[in-house]
Amino acid sequence: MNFSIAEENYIKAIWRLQQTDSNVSTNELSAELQTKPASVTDMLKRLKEKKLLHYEPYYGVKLNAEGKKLALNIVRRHRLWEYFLVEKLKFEWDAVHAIAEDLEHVSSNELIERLDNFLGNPKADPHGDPIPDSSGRMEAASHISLHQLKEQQQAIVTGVGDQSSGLLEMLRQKKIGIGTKLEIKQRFHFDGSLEIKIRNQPITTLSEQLAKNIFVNPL
Amino acid sequence: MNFSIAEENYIKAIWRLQQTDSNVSTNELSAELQTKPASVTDMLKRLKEKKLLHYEPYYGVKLNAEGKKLALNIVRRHRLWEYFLVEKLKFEWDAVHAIAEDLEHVSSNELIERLDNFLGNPKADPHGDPIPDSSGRMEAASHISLHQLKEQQQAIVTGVGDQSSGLLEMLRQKKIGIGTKLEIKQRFHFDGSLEIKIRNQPITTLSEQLAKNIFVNPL
DNA sequence: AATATTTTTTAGATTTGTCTAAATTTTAAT
DNA sequence: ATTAAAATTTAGACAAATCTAAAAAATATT
Repeated sequence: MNFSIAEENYIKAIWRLQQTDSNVSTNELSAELQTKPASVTDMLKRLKEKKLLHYEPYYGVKLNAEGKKLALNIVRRHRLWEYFLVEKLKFEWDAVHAIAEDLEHVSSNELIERLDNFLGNPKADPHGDPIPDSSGRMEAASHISLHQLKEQQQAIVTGVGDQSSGLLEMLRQKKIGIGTKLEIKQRFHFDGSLEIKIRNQPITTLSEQLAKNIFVNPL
Repeated sequence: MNFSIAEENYIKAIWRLQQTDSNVSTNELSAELQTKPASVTDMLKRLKEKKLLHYEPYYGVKLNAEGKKLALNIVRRHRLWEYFLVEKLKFEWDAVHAIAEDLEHVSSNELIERLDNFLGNPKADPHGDPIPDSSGRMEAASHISLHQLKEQQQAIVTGVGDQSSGLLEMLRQKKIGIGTKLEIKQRFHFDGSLEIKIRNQPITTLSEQLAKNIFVNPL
């Protein structure tokens, strides 16, 4: 089966929202997709027709097995292209999301398998998000945030909360990227901020909000 | 300005047909694009509105400077992606056209400039068709076909007549590709066929039709 | 030059994906 | 348990890109 760009974007958005909330509402979706609730209702009816999801009027939506498979395929395409853009074309990691949004809809399976091999079968994209394999399996991403660590604890950055250019720009300025090793020096309980040390860098302070958007593997 | 996929496909088709026939008719276009003449008329009106071409009802169509610029940009994107698919992803040259038809519509300029650099600024795609630079300039393709050469003459293959899988499959089987050096051994005037020799290959016979679709630089 | 044929355009319909405004249903508040 | 508020759906409209059938214009034929 072949799906339109609009349909793929809905499936991807539902999948993303399902991660935190297994049942997705019309309003959440319309906010995520920058469209009106009425348009969402229309599309959900079409996607139900195409047997990609469970949808009961007024009671939200949930992908079925077929829908999840498609979603993971789109996510796979998106993340492989992001990896390509950063590793091969030398884009900054905060510049690739929009371009990958377009490339992900080129849906030749052979293209994606060859791209995957060309890139050396990467396990995660430049933001640390895991890349599903061709059958939809992927490693679980770390959900431990910097904010949860204790003083003196060391960790390696494995992911970020989202792809907003605001967050990524800030991380670049603070010299924090995927794979960066750091240590918590001090916690301030007043505002939840942290002082951290990265080798060869001066100690720097991170706000609570920022620390919550940096995911790590503790050492 | 940003254009839809359908609009880009019309502009590209008009550009292609203009190469042999400076004024393009509605019927030619509908055949090229596999659509009905009535649909072509509708789209030509829209593209005229957008100031990409000259169009007079009943008298055909012609790209203006703006339209040509866009066409060359699309052709550039298409040919760079074809080069990428063959050189980096190791596709066969007869398999890349359809995928490049999709990729060419991802229209980030920065993406294309970086792709061009990553590929080493190639001058021609895998079929020997020249790749326009970012301002639309490109080398003229050779229009001398094998069929025009005399006996004993040597030449290097620089291009092929089209991207049909039939032609490309045949060339692969005969071990003829871009850059192949060959020599005309004998011409048969009865049916226009040629016998040619490629180093390390047995002598082989090419039909007139095939020979006319192989472009060369004589040595 | 008149007629037949081909090409092209117009008119009106269809599909996809969107919108606004109004109606309906669910949820929250009194 | 009513009523008020919020969320969701329905109804009807619109733009893009296509189609079919009919009308109009250009070209070819006798």
